[in-house]
Amino acid sequence: MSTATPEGGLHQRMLDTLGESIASGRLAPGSRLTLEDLQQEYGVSRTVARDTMRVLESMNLVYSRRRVGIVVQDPRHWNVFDPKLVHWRLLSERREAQYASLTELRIAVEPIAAAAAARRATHAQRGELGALAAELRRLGEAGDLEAFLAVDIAFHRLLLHASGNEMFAAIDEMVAEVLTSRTQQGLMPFRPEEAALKAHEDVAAAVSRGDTNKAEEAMHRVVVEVRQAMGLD
Amino acid sequence: MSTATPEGGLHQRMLDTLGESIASGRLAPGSRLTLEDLQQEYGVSRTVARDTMRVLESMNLVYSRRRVGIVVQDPRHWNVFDPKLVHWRLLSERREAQYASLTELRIAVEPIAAAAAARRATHAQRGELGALAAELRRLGEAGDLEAFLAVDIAFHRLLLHASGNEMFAAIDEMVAEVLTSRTQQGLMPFRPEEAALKAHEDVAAAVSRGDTNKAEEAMHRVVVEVRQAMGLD
DNA sequence: ATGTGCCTTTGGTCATACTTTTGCGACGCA
DNA sequence: TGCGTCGCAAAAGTATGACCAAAGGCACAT
Repeated sequence: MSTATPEGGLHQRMLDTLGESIASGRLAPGSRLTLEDLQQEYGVSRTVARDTMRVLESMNLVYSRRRVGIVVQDPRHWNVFDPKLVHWRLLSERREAQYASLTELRIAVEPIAAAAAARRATHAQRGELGALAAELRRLGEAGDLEAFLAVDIAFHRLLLHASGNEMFAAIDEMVAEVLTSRTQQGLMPFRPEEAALKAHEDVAAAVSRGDTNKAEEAMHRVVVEVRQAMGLD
Repeated sequence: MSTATPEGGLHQRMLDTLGESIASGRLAPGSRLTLEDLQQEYGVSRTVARDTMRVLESMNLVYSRRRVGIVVQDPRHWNVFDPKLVHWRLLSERREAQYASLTELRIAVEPIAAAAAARRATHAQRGELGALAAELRRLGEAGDLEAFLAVDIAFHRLLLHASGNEMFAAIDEMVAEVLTSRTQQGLMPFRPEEAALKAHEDVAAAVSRGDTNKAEEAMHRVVVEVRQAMGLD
């Protein structure tokens, strides 16, 4: 992804390049940079170099100290929930580790989000969820994987938002990336399994009638299927 | 609060003040600022004002456009997992909403983290977890709430790290803040309940012998107790 | 070997100037 | 009167150069 984003300001380009380098491990923890070096390497002014480092610092990817320079932080300090960092990690060779973490996060969050949605979703959201589940079955049985993916993403995204918990809603982009990658890497069966279609329908039905326990249980069935498909067991 | 952190760089102070204003809603979404205004108001140079805005922009608390200025974003775009934002929200009047979200997140994550720890914790971590559980019982029965809190935090923090999932580990500070506030606001019983002590011990024991199901179930007992104590049911 | 103090490196902050984008109003045309 | 076009000015984006403050490291003295 060397010439990935020719558009965007200088600051944005530099941030993406550097962020990706750090996220991928090409710039190892403990590596030291100086503003001077960065100005030269990226051909930008001190202003832009500083802005970039400030953002990276706020994500805890680096810290800066006088007389030392800018130092790449140990990964255990990174703000691993920052969508930018998640994106960079998914671009790197360590993609699999990021997928594994995200999948485990989904397994934790989505069932509870389903229960929350059963409690708090609006009338419109409950209806829409049912419609998406029905559409999933139609597309699944037709074997249209691409359209299936789009609706699957819409289903999970809607559920996370309907949970009424803004922290659950905030992981929607990450879930979408996981689902997309699973399809693209051919980890989906040629036709979605009957059990998966049924589970999605059960979630929608349980949310619709406000049955928190059943919603949680059904969503649990959805995500454990994912865990198995990704070989995390 | 207002004069909370006299130390720290100019940038840091300005960031905290502004971030708190936005997080609390005192600066409503759609509000427009300019670098010029901010320089004057905080008595800082353009450099510092820009650095601050860049960080707020990277958290999606604001966006900036030429000829318009810096605009406060709608809350639905905020990076609600950024520890800085979580902290600011906990300082605001809307504290309760943040606690509710965090508690629900704990309910989702901690049982799965316990199961993961049962699979992946090191020998040392398993031992330490058991020691902390025993210490919890001792302090709980002695009624020393303050020491109990410290060990409780250590217990949950260790478990999240032992899960081997860096995203789970990353919420440790937030969990610590929730636990602390619960004690400070007198939401803890004078003496921790027997069931809670037992549940912690069961978690440690299950993790120790690698029993993922039992670890998950026991941690579930721990967190539903929390949900009830915070009146979320 | 140890402590102590200067010296130089490097980020932190400030001031200023120029560039680029763009909202909006003024003006003209139909 | 309504609509489109052009241009101005406001505000962020970028660049430059200067000075301040901290702090690592070395030399020197003890």
